[in-house]
Amino acid sequence: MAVKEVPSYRRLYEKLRKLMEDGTYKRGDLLPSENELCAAHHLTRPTVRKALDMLVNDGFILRHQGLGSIVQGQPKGIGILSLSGTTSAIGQDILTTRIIVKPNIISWEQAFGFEINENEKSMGCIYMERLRLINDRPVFYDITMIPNLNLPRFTSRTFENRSLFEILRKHYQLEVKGGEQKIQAITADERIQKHFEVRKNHPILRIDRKMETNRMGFSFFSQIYCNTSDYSLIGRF
Amino acid sequence: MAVKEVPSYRRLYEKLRKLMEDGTYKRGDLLPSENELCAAHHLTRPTVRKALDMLVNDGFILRHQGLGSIVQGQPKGIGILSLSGTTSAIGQDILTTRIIVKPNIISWEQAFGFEINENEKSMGCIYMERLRLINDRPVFYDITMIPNLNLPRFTSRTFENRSLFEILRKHYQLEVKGGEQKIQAITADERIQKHFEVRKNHPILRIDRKMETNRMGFSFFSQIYCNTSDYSLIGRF
DNA sequence: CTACCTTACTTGTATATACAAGTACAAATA
DNA sequence: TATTTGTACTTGTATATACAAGTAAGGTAG
Repeated sequence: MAVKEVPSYRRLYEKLRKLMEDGTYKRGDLLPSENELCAAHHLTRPTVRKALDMLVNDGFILRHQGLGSIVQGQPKGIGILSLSGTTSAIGQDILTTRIIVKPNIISWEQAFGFEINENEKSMGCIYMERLRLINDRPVFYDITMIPNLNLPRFTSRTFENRSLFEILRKHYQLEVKGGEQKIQAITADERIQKHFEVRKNHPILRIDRKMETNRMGFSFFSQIYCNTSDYSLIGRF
Repeated sequence: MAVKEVPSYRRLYEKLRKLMEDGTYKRGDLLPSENELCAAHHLTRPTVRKALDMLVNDGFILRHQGLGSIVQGQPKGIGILSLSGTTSAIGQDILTTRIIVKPNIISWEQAFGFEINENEKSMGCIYMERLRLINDRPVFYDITMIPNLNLPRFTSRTFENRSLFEILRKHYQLEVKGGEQKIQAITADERIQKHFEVRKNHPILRIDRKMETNRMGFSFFSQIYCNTSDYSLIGRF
């Protein structure tokens, strides 16, 4: 299979993003001006601006006419939900993943309230459950359902340390571009009580998500339960 | 004060957006092609593409090379949170607002965990509490805190039926461009129990938000409590 | 009838260019 | 000294153009 060439505006986006994530550019810093970026990367202004526009959309920078591109702190998360501790900041904390139900193929029963089409229904569904822990305390419990359309060897892959998004992107050229979500506060039922080791009536955040990808008509679904008593979900909008 | 001219890509964006919102273009329809839009509005492709890019970012359309721009259903909400009933769809339902604490000027005590700078602190804070009801049942309870920087006559305005965002935009040229948020599931304390008429231990969604505006360095803060037992928060990401 | 190819149309990427408008700072002015 | 002006630099808007690449549909050869 031919490797799709990465467009140059995307390369610049990734480059600048990495520099901000690794702390080379800190919050409040100014990025090099558009003209400087043009010269440094042998690109023209529209191309550079496209990369910067993407960084604005993702919340990495703010731009001001006459001033420049101002580096922001936390970016807005696409897909991956960021966490912030009520006391400590995450980062030093140890994040682990425990597979509750290994990926296996079942038939579609539901998709958390989202519609699925006939094609997806006939192909079956890859089902998995994971528990994510911070410092050995469970914080996320999620159920993921993926239509079984041409994803060879998927069920035998390991999902321990690598993110699902990364595997889909690297091995199947599937990128999550956005989606739909429903958010609710609920009280823990028996199953959730067991997973999170909490008492009855403990408040839990529940998010149902439909993830849309770059492959036309290919979506997958996930239901996330989150114990927010020690960590809040944070993000930009 | 001179009225700022609206750029043409934004005019086109608003126009297309309106056509989708009022149902002229329905879910699954194709928008006119870029070249057709160019001809119809006397613009060039880069300008038209900018408007379409914005519609993609807001979740109104998906685009596919070789095919066209496909109209989507619900858009993603900036600032205003959309609701979806578990049984009925919202729309026929009656939405009302009840002012619990009228806008008044107090001193800053907190900003829901977000930082405020010295300038904002010295100017005082406009404080208000509102309750929003659907079919006479309370669903949202929110506290808003706005730095009192040059907002003449703000405390005497009415917030009954008009949205805060609309008033800020129309009268003070303040547009919310994005922000930061923290989401948690909590159980109702006494005050919330009273407002929502729910029992002890009822799960409530709590969102703390910092809203950033087009005026540099001007942000305001809001804390939203939401009873999600009948309505989920929905949105695109 | 089926499989392949061509063609016309679509969006994607990229360059080159021009002027408008906002910001910061230094120089000139009152 | 305090204020205004000018200037250089920044991002914002817009046009014109070219070619690449994906999609759908119709024609053609087998």
